[in-house]
Amino acid sequence: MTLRLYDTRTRTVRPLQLQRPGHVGVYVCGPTVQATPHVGHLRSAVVLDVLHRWLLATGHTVTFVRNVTDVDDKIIHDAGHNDEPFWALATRMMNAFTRAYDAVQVLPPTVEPRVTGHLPQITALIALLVDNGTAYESGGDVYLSVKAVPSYGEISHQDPNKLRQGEADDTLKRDPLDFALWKAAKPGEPQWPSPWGPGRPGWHIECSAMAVEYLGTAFDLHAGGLDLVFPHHENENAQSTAAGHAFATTWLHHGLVTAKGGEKMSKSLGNSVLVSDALRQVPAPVLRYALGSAHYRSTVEWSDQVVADAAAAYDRIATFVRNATEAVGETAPVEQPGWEEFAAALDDDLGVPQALAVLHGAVRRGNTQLADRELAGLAGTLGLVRRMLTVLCLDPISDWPTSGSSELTPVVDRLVALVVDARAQARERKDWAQADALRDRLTEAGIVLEDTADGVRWRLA
RNA sequence: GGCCGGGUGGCCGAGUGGCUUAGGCAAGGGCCUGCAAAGCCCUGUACGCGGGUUCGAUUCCCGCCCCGGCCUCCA
Repeated sequence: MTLRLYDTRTRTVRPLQLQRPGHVGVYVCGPTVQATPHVGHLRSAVVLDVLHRWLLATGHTVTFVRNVTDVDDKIIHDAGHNDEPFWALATRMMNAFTRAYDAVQVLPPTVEPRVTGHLPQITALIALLVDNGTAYESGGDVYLSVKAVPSYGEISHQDPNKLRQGEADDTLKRDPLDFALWKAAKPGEPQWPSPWGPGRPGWHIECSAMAVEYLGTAFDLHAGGLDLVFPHHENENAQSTAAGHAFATTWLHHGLVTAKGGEKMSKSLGNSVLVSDALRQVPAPVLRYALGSAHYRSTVEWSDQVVADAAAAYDRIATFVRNATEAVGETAPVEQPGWEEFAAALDDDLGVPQALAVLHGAVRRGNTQLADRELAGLAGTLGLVRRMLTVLCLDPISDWPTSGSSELTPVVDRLVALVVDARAQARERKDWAQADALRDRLTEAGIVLEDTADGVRWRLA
């Protein structure tokens, strides 16, 4: 069984085709580092992280490229507003994105190229397009001639002639469809030298140049949000095609996050929930579960209900892992019967929801084994569950070890034991009022007691 | 206006031409428990509306309604 993915260009789910067997080259359109990340950005990262981890889990080596757009109109504008250099703002925001990714354990990309570090590659690509006649210089700008690319529209399935034209304020274009590869410098703006005079790259050309720099002219997978299909990916493809590059074999797009009104979450709509705020509301693994548990192509609505459901589901899983580990000791993740079903779900266009159904089935089985004291079977189930959780980066033990204060654990353990002993004495003389009062005091302190066949277990609420 | 996606039980969310019709949450019942907690079992019988194709459609086709995305920056 090999991984099959939905390809936007052909609109089909088909086996992932690779340039080199065993190796996957992935290019992801990362953020424009203009503002702090919201949960929509994080959904993108989480969804593609599951893809990344699944490719690794199935034995591939992966070159995972996620670019950073660190110069563009908005960054320049906002920086000017703050009276700071554009690169200071860009760096600050890039760091905020990195912190957000780290918070939910997104694997770092193999390389994280920035536009400002690739001007030579970008200008070289533009020069190639000018030389072969598909692009033209006009007043210090350079534009791609869309009509020179017959395949234009093949990614987004748009008919160029039916596109609603925006404000035709740019008289430098030969055709309204043409788009800028290079923008002549305006006074006071960041600029780099080029054969067409000082300026800076257009938005789309950077990705074409950086993808080729790190993955070659033909590579396996190009991914990004659904909102990038047009014009960004269409234009990227057009430029690269015009340059004679095969470019990406498969184009993958994930769904967006909506805010309360059902509208797409975005900074410009003013309905963003910042990652930093979300993390104050929910634990990081729950945030990861909430953003990653729906199918990657579906829309996720960000609501209290969704968050609460994610918390309940994750807690159920985490509780099982914790209880089972207490019963049979720490068990290494291992693939065993049940794994195939999980793998088949992920191979089918990253069917995370079905995979989670398999996972929950295993958890239920494990809980039964735990109750029946079938410890040998339980150990196996625990290993399987943890193996599945590892792919999703949701394993409470290896991915989300209880944070900090480990040196306090033995101390708390003894203090709790003190109360548990007192409660046990109360229970022995059937003084339920006293027993419950002691338990209530612990509950107030955030400690939950559970009476089991093996004695009393405690945990933090 | 053009292109695209979606409307599934109380909620979220998969999926399928008919079969024991995912999974989670919530609800009700039961088991376990002194009571809880955790867990297990059972129950709920859903597919926007109207046509059509079919022995049979939630699943295919057509029309309609509604929601959302893109056509401007956007994960």
